[in-house]
Amino acid sequence: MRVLTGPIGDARPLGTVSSEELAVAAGVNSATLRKDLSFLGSYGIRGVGYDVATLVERLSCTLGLTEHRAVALIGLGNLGQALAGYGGFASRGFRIAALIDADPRRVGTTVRGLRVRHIDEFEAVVDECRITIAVLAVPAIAAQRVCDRVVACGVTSILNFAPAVVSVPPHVDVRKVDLAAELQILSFHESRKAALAGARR
Amino acid sequence: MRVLTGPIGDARPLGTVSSEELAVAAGVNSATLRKDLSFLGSYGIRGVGYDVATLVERLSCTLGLTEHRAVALIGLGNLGQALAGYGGFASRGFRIAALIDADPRRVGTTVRGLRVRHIDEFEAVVDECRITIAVLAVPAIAAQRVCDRVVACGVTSILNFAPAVVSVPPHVDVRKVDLAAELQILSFHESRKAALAGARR
DNA sequence: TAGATTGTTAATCGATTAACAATC
DNA sequence: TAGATTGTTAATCGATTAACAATC
Repeated sequence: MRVLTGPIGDARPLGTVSSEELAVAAGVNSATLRKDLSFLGSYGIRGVGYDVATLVERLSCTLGLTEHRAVALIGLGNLGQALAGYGGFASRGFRIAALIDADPRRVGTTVRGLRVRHIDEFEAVVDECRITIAVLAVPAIAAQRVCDRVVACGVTSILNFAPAVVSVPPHVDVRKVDLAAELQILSFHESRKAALAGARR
Repeated sequence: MRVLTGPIGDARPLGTVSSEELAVAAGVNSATLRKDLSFLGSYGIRGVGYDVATLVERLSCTLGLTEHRAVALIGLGNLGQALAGYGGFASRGFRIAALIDADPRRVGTTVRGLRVRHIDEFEAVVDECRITIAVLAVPAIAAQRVCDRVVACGVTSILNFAPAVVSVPPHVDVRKVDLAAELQILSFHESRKAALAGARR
């Protein structure tokens, strides 16, 4: 029995691993896991399991982890600074290639080795750095305006951290990250715990 | 026809609204919406729609928005500072009641009107401020250690922003927010766009 | 009343999983 | 070969939605 520590993506090449082992580690059913892996093609070996190296290679490819996408981070307030330093990006194939802000006091400063550039230069930055994804960490009030400029520069994937809903043309993908939503889910469970405790009393 | 702007929760009391209108605004099927609302009980009026004021009241109650939960924010680096200033919390019934850090240089400073207190005081803070939820915005390396202390102080709901998986006893709820996960989903769509463009060429 | 809209049933759809033939 | 494990089928489960009786 091999022991997997940490997320599946971190698994070291230890030979092979069975769907059952992966399923236990991931907390899912082994049939589901096999079905999901079969999406990549038949890379498992019956009676043996999956070759870890092959699996990592195939998964990385399919998930686009081998491409190292260039991301532009727009807005360098506290949230932007936090995202610039967030550990989870590089390991998943994202490279923060450009930092953008509208505040002249921030433009020209250096954050984590990158010079902050003005939003007016964004079109040039997109070309230069081959930006495919923009991350919005701007104030809610500025979100739509900045989003429009981003779309105008041909970027078609946007991750929106601003607490505002933005509208975009149909060919553009926007994902909104709502930092309060998770808290709300927790709170809902907490209410139920309280109700349960009340019922027992 | 009434026009709803922004998320449903922000709807101003304009009299009544139909399930169809709400469904269009929320981008879901009207039958689904009616079924979900019926979970609250029968508060709609046949042939008329839903009274907006009643609906807001019932929803707020059920989602725990009327309770104004006291949240402790632990870790005041960039991410912590960003969360402290995040607009989405208050409107959803969360009050950041305490700020906690381990760095003596941060302890005692004031952030958004709250004095930052040392993690060693956490047990007292929980009692004093009636904390029910802890938000972890600490470095990955410290996450498990801090989490253990939080659990030891009797907090049973934790929102983890640290890029690390923490383990807790079964009676504790942890939700992990992975800021890179959303980016990865976008990236996956982006890969498919590129593949599609390639196929057309 | 006639028109509109809810609340709910029954049908549909998709996702999950147990089971097992294929095969290493 | 015998044991193990995959890949996939068929069954199950749950969620979504169309349809409509109830009723304002």
